[in-house]
Amino acid sequence: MVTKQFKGSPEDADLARADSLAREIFSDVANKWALLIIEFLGERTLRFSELRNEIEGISHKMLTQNLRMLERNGLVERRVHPTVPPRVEYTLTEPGRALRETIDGLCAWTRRYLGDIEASRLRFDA
Amino acid sequence: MVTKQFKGSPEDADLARADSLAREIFSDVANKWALLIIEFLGERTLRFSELRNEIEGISHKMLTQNLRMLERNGLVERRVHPTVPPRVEYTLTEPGRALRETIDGLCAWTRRYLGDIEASRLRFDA
DNA sequence: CGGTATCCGTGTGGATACTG
DNA sequence: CAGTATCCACACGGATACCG
Repeated sequence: MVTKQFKGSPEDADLARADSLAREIFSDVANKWALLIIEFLGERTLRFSELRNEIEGISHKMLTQNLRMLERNGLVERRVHPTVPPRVEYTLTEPGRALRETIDGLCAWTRRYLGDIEASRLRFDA
Repeated sequence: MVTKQFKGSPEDADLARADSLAREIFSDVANKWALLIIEFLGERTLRFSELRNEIEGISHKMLTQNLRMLERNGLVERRVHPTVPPRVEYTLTEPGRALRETIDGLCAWTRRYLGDIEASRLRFDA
């Protein structure tokens, strides 16, 4: 487990550090918008406005904010073309593409169990 | 893609419904606490208080709230033993265990790219 | 012990407006 | 077009208290 806890023993200090970092990354990545951005980018390169249009319901603010975060973590690459009007393109990096594969798994899971989940909800709500 | 958008054409109505449901499930599941609960449950059966102790930093409220949500979606099973004091145990269902496998992928990804991400952050913050 | 309800601060995210 | 800043509502989540 990434998120295992390490008690105070000195030799585990760096492991504890790695763990808290892992938690941080986990929190960054395990959020709706970040996952959707990565999923939509896929193998393509998209402009800011294209992402904005494709990801239904995302606000200007959330898009920039999450893109910045993903860039900081090295999951997307941001390329600025110095033209007027400006043109900014986003592409997944290698780590980003690797992450995308696990997200694909999540999407496949959702499709696979869609019916079961809907049924379970109806049962529960009664 | 789960989250593909369907324009108004009538024959796509049910696909659009399935898609909006998929989004909903995606939002439920793509959140820090839900993912951590599922990961910690693993193959084990745990009591409420055990989960509370193992998942560092989760509040009583968040735990119940997320467990209720996961139960509603049929991802965990809740068993109540009518004793005093009460004993409530949680176990992953089959869909829950399937989901856990994709989350394992996410954890593995985090471990794999921990160093790269840390390096990227340092570069970015300068 | 586990669950629910209430209170309440704050962080998140939308809308808007302005810059390069 | 893309990004930043400001304002502000409201939903989220923590603390606390009480019930079965």
